[in-house]
Amino acid sequence: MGLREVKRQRTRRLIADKAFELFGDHGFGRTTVEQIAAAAEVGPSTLYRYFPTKETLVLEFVEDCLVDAITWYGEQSELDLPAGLQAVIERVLEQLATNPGRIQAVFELAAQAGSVSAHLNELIWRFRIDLTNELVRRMPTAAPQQAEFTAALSAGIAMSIIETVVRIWVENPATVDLKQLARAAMSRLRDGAIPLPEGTE
Amino acid sequence: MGLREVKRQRTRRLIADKAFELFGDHGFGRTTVEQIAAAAEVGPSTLYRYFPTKETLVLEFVEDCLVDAITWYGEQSELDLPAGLQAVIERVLEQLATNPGRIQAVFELAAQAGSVSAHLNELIWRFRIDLTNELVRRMPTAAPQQAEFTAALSAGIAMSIIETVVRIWVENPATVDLKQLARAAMSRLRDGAIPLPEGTE
DNA sequence: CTCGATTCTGACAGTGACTACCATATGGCT
DNA sequence: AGCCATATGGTAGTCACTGTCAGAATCGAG
Repeated sequence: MGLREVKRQRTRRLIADKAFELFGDHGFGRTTVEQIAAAAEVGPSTLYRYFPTKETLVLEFVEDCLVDAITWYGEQSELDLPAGLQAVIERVLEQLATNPGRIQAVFELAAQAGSVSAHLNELIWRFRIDLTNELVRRMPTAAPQQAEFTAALSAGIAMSIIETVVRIWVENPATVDLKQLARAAMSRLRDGAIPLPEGTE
Repeated sequence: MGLREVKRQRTRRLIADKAFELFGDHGFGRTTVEQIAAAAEVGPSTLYRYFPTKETLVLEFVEDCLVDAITWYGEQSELDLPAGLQAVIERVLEQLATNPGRIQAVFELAAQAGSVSAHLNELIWRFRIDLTNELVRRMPTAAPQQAEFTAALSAGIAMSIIETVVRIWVENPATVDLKQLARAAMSRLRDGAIPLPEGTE
């Protein structure tokens, strides 16, 4: 990695950090991109070259966590479906726990700015698609139509667990442990302690 | 309802219809709000009074469906949780099936415009919160902390079913029946035919 | 029907996110 | 040192969206 790349990373990080600082001080809506660029001592054009939208500034870390988890899962081949699902869930949570402050901040910003929330939900949705595809890849090819359907539901449930656990954790960060919470969710789901739709014909 | 209200409804509908027409012809991104206003023969200010954002033009119908379902569920008191979940799911699908063309168009636009997709996911997320609250309201007050957790998971699963079913239906609208698909999803979930995360401690 | 109050409308001016483009500057390589 | 590729910052422009305001349409009361 040459000097060029080093500088790139430094600038990128500087911009994101300044952004969070300003967003934290004045709110997402009351901070302009120009202000962020000025604080990071770059031109607005440069900022846009690194972060295509204002929301990306906030959400890049979350996206990285999700991408990492999917990539990682794609490389695991010995896990069966249930074990794999548990593993991905925990991988995502581990990645997020890497920087709890950021996550906290992200959810605060999502609560105050609709567009951030919307883009966050979009990210989550894309992760769900990726996970679905990954699951399909691991399913018996006998029933292709069935597979996609089943995989989509499994992925949806996995995503629900992650979201629920994270949101609860965000609300009282000190008192709960992410992974522990997730395991509780999973085992209660398996025990039938979670009400499911009836499904009568 | 006076003449005023009648006119309001007419204008509102006219704007939305023209919007879909233009979006369909030229795409979401290549249609400006001014063009829509002009096509509906109103000033841009008027358009914004009816629809706060460009995305609202596309998503209002979906939002109405979801709001209707939640409101309806809020009025049902005799259903237990599993039956209630099934009922809400089916209510949403019924509402959507009211206007299949619109749904089709909405998903096409969501596929081509990131912001539409983001706002759609945001809508879905808000529905999930409402459903969670409604479920909590119906749960024994003995374990309040547990209740929110359980409800969030149930709501997440219900939402997953709706999303999965609708997306599959959008891809091949002719061949499948929405409600039938949903019932299949539900019963397979209950039968344990859907892989769940392992949940070992 | 008329008048006064209320609400709806369209125009204008302005902000800010984002794009396209270009001249300049900087790091990488021979 | 000198050439090439890339990174940067500035300018000009588009478009979504906001706030304000005067005038028009609607409604309700007398």
